[in-house]
Amino acid sequence: MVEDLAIAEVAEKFQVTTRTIRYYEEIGLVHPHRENGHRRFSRKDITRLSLVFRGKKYGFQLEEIKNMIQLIDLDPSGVQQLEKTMEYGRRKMREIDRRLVELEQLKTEMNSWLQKFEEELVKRKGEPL
Amino acid sequence: MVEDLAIAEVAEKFQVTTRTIRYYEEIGLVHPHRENGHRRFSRKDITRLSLVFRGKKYGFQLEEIKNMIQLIDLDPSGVQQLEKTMEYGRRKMREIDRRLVELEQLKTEMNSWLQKFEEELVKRKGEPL
DNA sequence: GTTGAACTTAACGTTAACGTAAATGGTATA
DNA sequence: TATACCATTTACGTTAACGTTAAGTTCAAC
Repeated sequence: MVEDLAIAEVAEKFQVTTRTIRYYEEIGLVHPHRENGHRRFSRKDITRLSLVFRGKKYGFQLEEIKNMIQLIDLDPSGVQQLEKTMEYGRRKMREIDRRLVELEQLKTEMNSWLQKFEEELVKRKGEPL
Repeated sequence: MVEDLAIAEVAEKFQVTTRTIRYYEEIGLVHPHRENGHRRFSRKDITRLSLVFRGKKYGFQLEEIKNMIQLIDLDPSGVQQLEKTMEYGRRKMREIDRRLVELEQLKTEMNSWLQKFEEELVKRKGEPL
């Protein structure tokens, strides 16, 4: 396909090096096909990579991301499989919730530091040398 | 001081190995004093370590944490120093805000996946084999 | 058809944050 | 004081996620 992308274009698109993309293939995150030995990335491949990079941004490890992606790939043929899939999803959700709470705590804490510093600053500016 | 803690106690307290604590001293995150060559951790040391572990929980790197801790240590003697300190603090805050936004996006996204799966599940359960 | 950029695989190097092992010394208790 | 346990430093090992050659192949342009 002429609309498929070469590795350099993919790297450019996601603002990473080609090495990163090759590595992602190495560990099975994408499976671009070859044309005369050169990798070509279809629209589907690009979508997968988007998911990978989004996952990374959220601080998940590649191995985790691999699992999550497989969930999406899965056309879960049975109800049982589907329920396992959902259970995993729910666990992830809880994890995200925990992270959110912790980050909010950190924010509060840093805010109070900043305020203390601010007060210090005002005090000192008011004082003569 | 008799109320100071030995390394094993500190490790126990924070649920890590003694190696971790020694490492943190190695890279300058704490400076316990010695008694007959053995490390002893004062209350201040413990407080510092608390900050370190909290930082870790929030996903910061030790090097970052080192910087942040130094901000707290600093009794910023001049207004200039104080302003630099605050500027750093504000940058950190913005970073945290960004992380919060991203995490919330992820949450939304995962929620919609989960819902899709849920619908699938209901549909299949309604159908006969 | 030759050059030069972009591609390939293979393999070794790097950083963070510890794990683990060896050799040695201090401490508590019977 | 002998035993057992805890501590010390030194130093090499480990994992993740790439970086960095090296040596060769293919494409695009002239």
